[in-house]
Amino acid sequence: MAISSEIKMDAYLPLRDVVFQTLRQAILKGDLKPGERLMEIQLSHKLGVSRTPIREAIRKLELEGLVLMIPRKGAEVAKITEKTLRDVLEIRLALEQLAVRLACGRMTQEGLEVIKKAAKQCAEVSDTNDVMEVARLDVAFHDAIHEVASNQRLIQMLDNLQEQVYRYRVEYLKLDTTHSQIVKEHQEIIKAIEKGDCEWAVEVTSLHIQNQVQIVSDMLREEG
Amino acid sequence: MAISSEIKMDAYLPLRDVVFQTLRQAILKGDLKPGERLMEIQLSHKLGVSRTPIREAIRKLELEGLVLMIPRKGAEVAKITEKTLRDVLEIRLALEQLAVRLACGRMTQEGLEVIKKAAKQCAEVSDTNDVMEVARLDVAFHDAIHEVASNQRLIQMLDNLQEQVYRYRVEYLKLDTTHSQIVKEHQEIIKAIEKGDCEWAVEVTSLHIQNQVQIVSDMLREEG
DNA sequence: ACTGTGTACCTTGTATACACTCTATTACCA
DNA sequence: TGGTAATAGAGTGTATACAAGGTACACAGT
Repeated sequence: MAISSEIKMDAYLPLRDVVFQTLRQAILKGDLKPGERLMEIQLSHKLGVSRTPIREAIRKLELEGLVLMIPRKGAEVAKITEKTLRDVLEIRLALEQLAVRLACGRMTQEGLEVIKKAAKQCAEVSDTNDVMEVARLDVAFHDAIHEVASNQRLIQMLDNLQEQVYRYRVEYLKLDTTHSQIVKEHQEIIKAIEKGDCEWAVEVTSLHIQNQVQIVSDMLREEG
Repeated sequence: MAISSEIKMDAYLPLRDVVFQTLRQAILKGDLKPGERLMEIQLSHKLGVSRTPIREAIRKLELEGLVLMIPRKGAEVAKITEKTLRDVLEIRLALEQLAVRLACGRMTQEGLEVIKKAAKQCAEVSDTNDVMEVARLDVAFHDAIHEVASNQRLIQMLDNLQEQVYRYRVEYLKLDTTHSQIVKEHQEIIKAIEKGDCEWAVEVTSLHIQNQVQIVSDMLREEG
């Protein structure tokens, strides 16, 4: 026990990073609503730190596009319109295609094993109603592919784009028709990769993402 | 005159943004060398501001991947390896393809005019030795295409990727063989767009970028 | 009643002070 | 002479103080 706490001591995180992740999650999960103002003093009281880490966290959120800075007024949570979401998904589609294409070309035996294992785990929970877990394991499947693509920058960008649509992704998975669909698509992507048929894998991935675009767009239209 | 200075008063920029852009340019142009430490007090004296704006600028550079944070040690300029540059260019290729494809589908009469004008301006200076100007106008040509693509997020990401390879791009353009090549490629892209031949335009753009990848890679190998 | 102006407060923008960690150098001991 | 410990210095991490601008509300004048 003493050891584990010592290990934890090593895992040092500056307050700004804690604040950054906290605010980020709060925005992506919808706890902080679009248009809501982020006031530094208020946040500093809420999180029990001073303004300095808050401000530094906001600078990062600003660059990430999650908050909008208004000069001498401060930060507010960026509003997500259908247009901005379509923009994000257009980019995500292109980059997921790239990832699959790269992964095909750079596939290894171990990489394939990891991907298969991820698909299997996802399939196992797909018939339960644990939507969050399905979402997590679907992400893990794609992460496994990204890993094989071996492009660190691409991984970072896809992570970012992924989280931008996080809120809607969970809603999307609540439609029970989609679970078996996802499992089927995973299988097909694996088959394509095993055959070394890059373009087929890209094609399946494209359909996978475009389904999401369609459903998320519909949801946004209902909302707004 | 009184009016123009009033207008300038409106263009208010927080010090953190001035510092951010200054440091960014310094890194991209190579004035701050990879591995070099960024010490806050030193920078604050040099730029005549306090540590606060410096720190906030560094937070943004950190998220952009231009500096590497070492806990309790501070920031240092990120090292660019051949691998990281190839990674960036892989992504840039995919996104430029996306931009051209979108632009094709969303082309307007005015958009086409702007693109043609940009190409013409670039062609006019291509036979001079003003490399910086050629670079600037080539960027303007691509920006015009991006604009028609009408994806704000994509524009932001391409800007970012563009600047990551800024240093090498200028070097690349110093090879005099490339100037006429660039002009020819611009013409061909315009022709493809006018015919509405998306895939041709994408193809030409791909070659355009892949040329750069090759040459920049060679340069890096010579360096390292 | 409506509009314009002034004032007070709230919030950001910037500077600085304080605490803590890590490192390097020096001195002392084996 | 080599190694270790202590100390000083430099730099980041965090908090707070101070300055300046913007906004909202109230009051007065038309």
